[in-house]
This record gives sequence, C-alpha cells and structure tokens, in this order.
Amino acid sequence: MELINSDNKLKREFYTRDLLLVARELLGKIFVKEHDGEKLRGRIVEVEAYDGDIDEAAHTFRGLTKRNEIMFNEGGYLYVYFTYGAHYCCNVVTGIKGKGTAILIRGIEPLDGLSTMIKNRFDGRLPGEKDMHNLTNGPGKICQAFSISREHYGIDLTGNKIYLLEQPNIKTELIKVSKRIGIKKSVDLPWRFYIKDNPYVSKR
DNA sequence: ATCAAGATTACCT
DNA sequence: GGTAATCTTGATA
Repeated sequence: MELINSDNKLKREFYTRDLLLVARELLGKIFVKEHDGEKLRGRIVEVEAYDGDIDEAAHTFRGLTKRNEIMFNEGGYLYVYFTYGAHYCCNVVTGIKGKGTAILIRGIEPLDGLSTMIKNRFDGRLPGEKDMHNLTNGPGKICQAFSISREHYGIDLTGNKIYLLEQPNIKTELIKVSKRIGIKKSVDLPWRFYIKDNPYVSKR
C-alpha cells in the first residue's frame, strides 16, 4: 500500500486564496520535486508570508521588476531568488493575479530521497543522527538539498515537476506564530508560522 | 556606470 | 556571541 498518494496534488484554488490563510495551511503539506526520475519529498514545517502592498520586506514592495514578476501572477507558481552570492530560496506565490504575495519555505522535514539530499547538501557524507536536522532547516538549505535554482523560477505547481500534496491541516494548538527572521524592514509583522517542537524549524 | 544591500550559511572564538 | 563569503539585483547618476 502506498503511504503517500501522488494523485492528491493541491489545485489552483488552494493557492489563489488569501496569503496568511494559505501560509498557515501550507504547514504539514508535502513538498515534492521530481529529480532525475526520483521523487524527493518532505513535509513543510516552517514558512513566512510576504505582501508587497503593506510589507517593506517583500520583494514586490516597490513594484514590478524582472526578478519579482512571477509574484504578481495568480497563486500556484514557484518564485525562486538568489541571495548573498550563494543561496537560492523558494517561495509559493499566492492570491489573485496582480497581488504581489508569496510564502517563503523555511523548514522541511525530509521524507523520501534522503540519500540524494545528503549528496546535494554534504557531498554524501552522512550527518550524525543529532545533526540530521541541518539537512533542511533553512531556506537556502532546502534549495540545496532539493537542487532548486534559477531554472525552476516560475514553475507551475499544478504541473508535475514540483508540486504539493494535500494533507490534513495542522491543529491550531500545534502552530506557533512569530516575527520573521533575517529582515531589517517591517520586522514586527507576525507572519512566520511553524510547527511546534519540530526539529526541522530553522534557528535564529 | 557604479554601488550598497540582501527573505543566508558556515565557521570562528 | 560575531562575521566573512560572494554575486545578483535594483536604485541612483
């Protein structure tokens, strides 16, 4: 029996809803990337929301540019950006067309394709049990483990390269909310959501 | 054309 | 606790 049913992809209507609602509901969903015929899978455990209308930290705050173009599309596309000369970060675009909103994926609990992720992150050197969380507990680390980069910019999440699988929503009492990490503007917005006590949530 | 900042990470003391 | 690495992007001229 298949533990994970690959036919229950989240549909467009999931993503085109309100930013903060989608952000909370992304927790617990399964992120899948088809990687050289192999499926890399993990469970989303930490996210942050960004909204260009009122949020100075959002890449869309100052209007349309070549980089942020996909964030103004309707929900259900992948926004990938490069930062600090070294790292890619991936985001889920949300809302209706014209709204510059997206959700940064900051923490994933790996489920399938562990050996490929370990190869991508640590050149195959197996981390100790105690350090396993270091595989995917941060936005740059996730992109390295899942081998996500520039070429994945704008991918349609209702397609079959990168997509999310339906899962029951996480119970409210297990969801923690906080200020976002690593930004210098709009620092007080409580738009970071994560699953309580999960070891794959990033550190400050 | 030039330049400063950045939704980070790894490594140092 | 602190900070260097590294390069793309967006803003300013």
